[in-house]
Amino acid sequence: MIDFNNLPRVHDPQKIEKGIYEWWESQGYFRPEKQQELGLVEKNGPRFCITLPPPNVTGILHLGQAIVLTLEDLMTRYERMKQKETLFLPGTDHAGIATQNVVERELAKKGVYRKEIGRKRFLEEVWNWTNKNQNTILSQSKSMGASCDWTRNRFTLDEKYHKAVITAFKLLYDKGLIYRGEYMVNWCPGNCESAISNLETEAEEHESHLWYLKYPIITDEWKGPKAEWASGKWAEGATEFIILATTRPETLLGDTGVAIVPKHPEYSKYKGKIAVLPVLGREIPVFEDSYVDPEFGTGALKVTPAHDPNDNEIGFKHNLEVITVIDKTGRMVPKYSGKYANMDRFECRDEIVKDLEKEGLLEKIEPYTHAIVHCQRCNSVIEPRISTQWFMRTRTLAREAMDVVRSGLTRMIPEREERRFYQWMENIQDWCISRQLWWGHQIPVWYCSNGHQVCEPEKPTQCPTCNDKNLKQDEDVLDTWFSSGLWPFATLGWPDLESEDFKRYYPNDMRETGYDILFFWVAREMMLGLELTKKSPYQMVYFHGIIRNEEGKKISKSMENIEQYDPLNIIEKYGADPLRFTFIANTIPSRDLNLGEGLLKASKNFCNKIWQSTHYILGNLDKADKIERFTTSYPKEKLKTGDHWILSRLNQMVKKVNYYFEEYDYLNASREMRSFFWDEFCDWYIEISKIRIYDENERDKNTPIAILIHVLEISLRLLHPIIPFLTEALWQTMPNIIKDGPALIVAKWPEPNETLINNMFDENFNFIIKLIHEIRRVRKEFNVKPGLRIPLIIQTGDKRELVENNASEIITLSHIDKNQFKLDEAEVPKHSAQIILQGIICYIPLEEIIDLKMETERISKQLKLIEEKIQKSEKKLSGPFAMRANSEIVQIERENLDELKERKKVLEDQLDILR
RNA sequence: GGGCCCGUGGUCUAGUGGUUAUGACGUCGCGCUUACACCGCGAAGGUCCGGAGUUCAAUCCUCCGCGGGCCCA
Repeated sequence: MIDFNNLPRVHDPQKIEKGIYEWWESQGYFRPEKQQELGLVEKNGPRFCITLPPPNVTGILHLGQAIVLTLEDLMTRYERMKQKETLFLPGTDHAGIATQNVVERELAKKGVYRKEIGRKRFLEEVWNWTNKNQNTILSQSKSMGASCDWTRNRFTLDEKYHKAVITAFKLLYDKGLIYRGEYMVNWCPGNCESAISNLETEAEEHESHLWYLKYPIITDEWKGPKAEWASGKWAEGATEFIILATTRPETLLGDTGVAIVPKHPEYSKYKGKIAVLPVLGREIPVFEDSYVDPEFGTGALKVTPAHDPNDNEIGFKHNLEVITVIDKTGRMVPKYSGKYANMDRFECRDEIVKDLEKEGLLEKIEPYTHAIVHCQRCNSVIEPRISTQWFMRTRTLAREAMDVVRSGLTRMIPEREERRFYQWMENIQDWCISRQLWWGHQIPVWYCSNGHQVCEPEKPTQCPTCNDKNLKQDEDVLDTWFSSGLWPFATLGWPDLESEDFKRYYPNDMRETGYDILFFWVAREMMLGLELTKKSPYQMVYFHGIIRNEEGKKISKSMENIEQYDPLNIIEKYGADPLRFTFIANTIPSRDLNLGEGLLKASKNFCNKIWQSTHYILGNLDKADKIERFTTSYPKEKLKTGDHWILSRLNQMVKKVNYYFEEYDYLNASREMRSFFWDEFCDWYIEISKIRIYDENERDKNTPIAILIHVLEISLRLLHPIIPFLTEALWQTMPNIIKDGPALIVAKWPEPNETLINNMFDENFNFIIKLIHEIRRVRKEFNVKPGLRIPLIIQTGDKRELVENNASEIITLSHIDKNQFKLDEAEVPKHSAQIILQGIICYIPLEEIIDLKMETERISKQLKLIEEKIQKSEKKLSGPFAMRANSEIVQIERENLDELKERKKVLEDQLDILR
């Protein structure tokens, strides 16, 4: 457990993060029940629920999950601090194909093969493997700081979840939304040997060939082949041919027709004739169909209804026979393939081409590049195949899902994802939900010996139709996305509608995930959620982008230096807080992030800046008589210009951050906090606070210390959702008087105090800042030694009081000799560098250093710039702009011009003095 | 083939129909000033991809083109 009284001197994530996480967890802060217990939330008051997209049990934590955890934990912590009863529910996914593949590969290393050991033993192996690995990723998730309620952790294959899955199946089955049938699906004949969704395939461009084949036509002279195939005489005597181009010659074995373009100049005469298919000599019809592209090949098309989706449609239209010639492992079916029986489809291709050539039936071969569809999992070439599968009717479900988005019941961020969603939903096809795998939810359908089927959650004792007692369960399992599609409610106790969690936390408030799984998951969750619970599963969907490497390349396992992108390694090197800050400060929804070391370093530096500044503040608490808590009733007369300024700026920042959080604009929220904290609080307020704190004659040290600690405490609260570890660590070390509650994680989210926001305060101190800045610049331009205290004379105009009140700030921060700091002198030294700022003029008399010529040049340069601007502005005002533009904008432009002219005059006067 | 996104200092990046275009990293000076060299102070650096149009006004809107990426067929 962490010792908050002995924190390291510099920000050292390794030393604090783990301990703090364990402390939070042991205190129960991640549980909504704890919020009730601490009296932080009302019973049945507002709540916030987000369910973590369950990572696969196969993997280890990767950057994709790291950003998920960061964003969702940020949302959770924010809502928790907003005093909503908050549940961030974690879990893991069994990931059917992926896990089965991984385990198969592992077993193969030991010489053990799935098919040899059988389903039962194989599943035991997968369970062992899963149990061993399941908690790894969850414990890794903890290192990101995710404040999930681990007591509600779920797995998509655990008993309760399984009940939800089969109940969902039965409800949809009974309603007729699920059906079984023989259709063409994407089939992976490789390792998977299963149907897969088209979303699980990838099209890749490949250089291949276009083979031009000649199919002989039966004529009066030629009634068909008389010789054996591959004898060289098969087509002897044939006189008429149709030439057609194909990318897959081996599929000709399954051809059952030849389609030609309507009104084909050469081939229409064959319309209605019979072509003879090479190899087995099957007779197939020639017909016209407008589907045939006249631009492609010869305008004739071989039709293979069993192995091509388009051919399948044409075949259906023309009532063609459907002949499957490639089996589930990608080999040629003996019955239809003659001498090529049992050959692999690609081997068959080579052989068949050779033989076609031998028979004179190969017209030509052209090089051709086209897209070939591969299996995402095992990279095998997908074989479209007809098989018996389970499908879900999606048309009406999709319409309902679109309706809730259209009506705004569920909103997507960024909005453009809604368009992508509609586009996909409008063209949705029935979803093939069965997989020929062993790892997953086995379909709850039983078949009797007489072929009747019955869907029941538990195995029925007999067939309800024929009372047959010999029932066998369907061997297939459900697509993983079918079960994860139930995630927002199955995790909360559904189908038990009376379950406390379901009643309390459904619908969820947020689905946060990568834009790349909009179709895979979000679309399905919405369809299933609406159908099964009659409610959209969440009201908001936030999409993040993909994390890429610094060159913008997608990070993949096969990459070199992959360990560089392992979140655990990044956490070890930089810390979880800096990694989280990097994500938040550099990503906007649905835009990819190129993650480089530079961004991580910058975040780490910011974290250390917070650490160091806190160290300064807490290290000086003993200078105060007593630690006071700053409130609006703090005596105003004790506040100096800078105090007013930082309080005003703080509250403006709080206001903006609140706005950005409500808008889910975390990038701007984090940048706002960073620039306030570093550029205003550290660079200016802390610096001026030192004047009072280190001055032995200063009587009121309590005020600057009260303000320092107030600004720090509010900043830590605001930063907590982004960088939870170090903010909690530092907050714990702050004096109790300024804290409410036992921990930052359950502290109240800051709201802006409007009464402290004041433009005049901003302008006043901004003037001082600008003045100091100008003096520093002049010093640099004239190469004044950094340590040298220099004289300064100010003609204060209407700002005498302001300058007087901030004399020590000006003197200290711009290294002025306080004995030579003079206001409103009648006579000004001629050999001076000059600063003109908002009606005041500063003279820096530096006899030895100031070069008259140099200073003249410097002012002339400024003058020239001003003159250019005046010209531009005058031109603008004399043109149509003045007539047509909005009067307010014209007015601003006029004022701008007046100011420029005034400045010009002052500069000219200065030049006169120098001459 | 259809659709979507992107092109902004050297690099990455925010953003907007109207003052001087955001920030980070990097670069160049100077500096160990009692929180911090994981720092401070100062500076340089941009044809907002090209072209045409709309407009009083375009980096922003429209169209065309070029380049990069993604999705769907």
